[in-house]
Amino acid sequence: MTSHTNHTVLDNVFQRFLNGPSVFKDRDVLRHDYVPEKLPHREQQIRCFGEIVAPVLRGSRCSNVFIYGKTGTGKTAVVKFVLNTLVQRARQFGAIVKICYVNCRLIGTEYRILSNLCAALGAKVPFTGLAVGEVYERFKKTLNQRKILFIAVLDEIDALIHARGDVLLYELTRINGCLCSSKTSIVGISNDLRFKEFLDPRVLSSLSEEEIVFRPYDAAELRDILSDRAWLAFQKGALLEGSIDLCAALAAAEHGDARRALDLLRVAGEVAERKGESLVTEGHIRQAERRIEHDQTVEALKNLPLHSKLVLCSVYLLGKVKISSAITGDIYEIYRELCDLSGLSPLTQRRVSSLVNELDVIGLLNTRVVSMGRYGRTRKTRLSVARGLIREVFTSDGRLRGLVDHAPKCFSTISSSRGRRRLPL
DNA sequence: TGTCCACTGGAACGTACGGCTT
DNA sequence: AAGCCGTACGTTCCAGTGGACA
Repeated sequence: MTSHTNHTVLDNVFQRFLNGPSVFKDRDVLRHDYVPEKLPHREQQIRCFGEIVAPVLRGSRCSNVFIYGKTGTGKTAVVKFVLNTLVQRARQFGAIVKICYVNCRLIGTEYRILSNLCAALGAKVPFTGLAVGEVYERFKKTLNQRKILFIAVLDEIDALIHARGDVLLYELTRINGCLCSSKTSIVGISNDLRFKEFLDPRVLSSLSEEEIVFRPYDAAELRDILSDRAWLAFQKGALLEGSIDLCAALAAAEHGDARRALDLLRVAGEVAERKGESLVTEGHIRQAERRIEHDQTVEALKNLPLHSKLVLCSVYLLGKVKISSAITGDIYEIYRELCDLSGLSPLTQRRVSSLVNELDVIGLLNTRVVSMGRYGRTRKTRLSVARGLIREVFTSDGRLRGLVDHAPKCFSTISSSRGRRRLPL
């Protein structure tokens, strides 16, 4: 296709978009980062969190708070809403309040979290190169040079434990002892209820001076949330009666996740818009549900590191010969063959075993450790995603295109060995 | 009841890399 | 430029495991 026709196609798309009916008034209202003016069914949590942070207005340090609740239960929205208001009010009272919001899962490491905290105070810290202790010292020094009330919001704080960040938490909960003019408080947010079990008891006691629990929304509550947002997001009459109910019901079935509900509504609107329709129906919601699922999986597959893709491809190939749940040894044999074909040096079996585990965690594989008696202990692995989807994504990847149709030589060994040294799968 | 298999999974360590401090 | 640091990704080693089997 020439560049001229490419432009024509694109111009047609843009023209259709601009001329066609728009179901949206403001689609950004349905995005995750939007903090609404009104948070239905969270009045109690807002009041509770507000009471905890209120001492800041009088220049005192507020208690550390620990907030639990599953994904999409409004934790982050409530925290941002309350703290934004607090900063505004504090200004009127002459108190200097600084807030630093950090998502520990996205930021990832102790070092980067500290450098983010420093950045919030205006202290420059290099992207890498310093010892964590040094960054911590700079953070303390900057706080000591000023007289401010600092609130560090550590969202998805459970990720910090897995990244050995409990040392950082310990330091942060003790920092006020080393400060003379400024004061800090910590707001920890977690959607892992078992998080406390892994925490150092000293950290736990000071981190959870106060606790707030966010229970999941039920379908009726989700309906209210969606109605409010839909009113802002959609044109009048663009949403068929019943669409909101369906979104709410679908999201309520998935542990009352409001984010999921908002996603469904937004994508359904987009589906309708692309079809040039001016009414969002239940059919669009169903399509949105399928599309979200499809897109998430495709995205996950595309972004895998090369060796994880090869491991996944090996499980896919084993499925071809009706071996629905493969054992690690077989996966490794095929994986080695694929490496050979691709001109790569294979990783060790230990490493491949970890990759299989990682693929299980992100939901692309389904594994189960089983003991086959005197035939050893291993892990049975099967695909968690549609084979067609794997094929679709891998054939569009230059390095894997030839591999999805490969017929591994070791299939014969695997099937013959099954009777000899391994139990039937 | 002890043996043995085919691993699992923890821990320690190695290597490469980017980037800061001295 | 050398030395140091954190991070990412990997290897090596090895104790532990659960249940079939002799």
